[in-house]
Amino acid sequence: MTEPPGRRERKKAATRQKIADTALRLFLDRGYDAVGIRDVAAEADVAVTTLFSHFASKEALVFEQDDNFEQRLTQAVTNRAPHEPLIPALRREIQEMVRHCTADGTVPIYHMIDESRALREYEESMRLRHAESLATAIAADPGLSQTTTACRTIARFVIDAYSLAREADDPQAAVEEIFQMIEAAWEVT
Amino acid sequence: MTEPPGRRERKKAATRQKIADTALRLFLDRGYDAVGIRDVAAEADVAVTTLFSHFASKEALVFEQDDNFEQRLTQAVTNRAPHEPLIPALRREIQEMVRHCTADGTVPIYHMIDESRALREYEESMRLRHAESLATAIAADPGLSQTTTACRTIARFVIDAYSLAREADDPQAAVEEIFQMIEAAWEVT
DNA sequence: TTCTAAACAACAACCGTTAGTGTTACGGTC
DNA sequence: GACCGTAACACTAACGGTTGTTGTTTAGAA
Repeated sequence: MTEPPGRRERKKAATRQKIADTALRLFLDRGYDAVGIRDVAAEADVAVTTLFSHFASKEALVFEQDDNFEQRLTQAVTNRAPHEPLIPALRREIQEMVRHCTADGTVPIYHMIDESRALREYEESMRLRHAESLATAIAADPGLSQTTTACRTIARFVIDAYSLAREADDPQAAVEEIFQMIEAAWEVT
Repeated sequence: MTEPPGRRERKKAATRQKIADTALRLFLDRGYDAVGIRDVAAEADVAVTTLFSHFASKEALVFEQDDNFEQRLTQAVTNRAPHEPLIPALRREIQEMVRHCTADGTVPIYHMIDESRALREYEESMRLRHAESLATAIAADPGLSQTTTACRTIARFVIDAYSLAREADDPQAAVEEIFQMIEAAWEVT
């Protein structure tokens, strides 16, 4: 995975990386809203259309690595130990994610996200997609027999836990508190 | 409230109404994405800048009357009968709202919203604001003594209930099902 | 009446995004 | 090694939402 053959793909990946790095640097430097797409393209020495062939939108430049968020959640469901209850597995994963994005070094990025209205909305709509995937994964678990609505509800709640905890004074404690509520909600189904 | 003195304010309100009506008509007619701001302004016989002095964005044209959504939720909390439990009051209100937006005559608008990505995202970010207001209202209730996190969590869950139920096959039943989960979540706090 | 502030209009511009049109350079094939 | 298909990239120009600027009208207050 660290050795992709083919000069072409390496060049492509390099271009993509250069764009992402340049964008993040400029954004953190001057502020997300103060930096235009044309600025990023010029600084990365690519055409605007090239930039958009690598990233679907300006916001996507920021959430570049965050694509595994979705995977991690669904895998927390599908790859959990046999007979391990659902909610604790999800709680562990969310706890981990919250810890990561409140860790040193990552903070400035999330601070920038909270600053910009556009980024907050983009992240939220990303979360909705993640919730749908998670709901599907939960519904597909053969050991569970909840209704579709219940699965989708719990998935939403779990996603909520992440975003609420991130904004709380003590994120770790907030995750615990919210997951107690989620646990209770899950048990009545 | 139906008799605002001052010709000026009446004219202003009339202009605003005319813009909103024209916009909704064009949107339902040709589709939201197929109608541009300039089209709406021309058809309503106002300048583009005038339109934007009345509405903050294109999406806001669609959610014109929906501003009472927020009020209704907070009032369901603050104006409920003494000693009436919180969750059933909210359940009733959400049930009512879901019934309203799945009723004949209102359906086309919500259908249009579901069609457009921009509108869906806008509505979702509106919901986040509503959740914050609701959380504040819940936290302000002297009869309750939950933590801030718990209040914000429940508020989110209630908002989730609304959007999840609207997408369900049987919206009314979905509200009941989700609120059983919310009730359980609330009781552990 | 006269003054003031708000509503409104016209124009131009900015920004994110996309379409259209080529040009280059890599990868596989003979 | 010559050849071809294709994917990456560039350039221009535009579109649609939004904002700033500037100036004009008009309603209410003095």
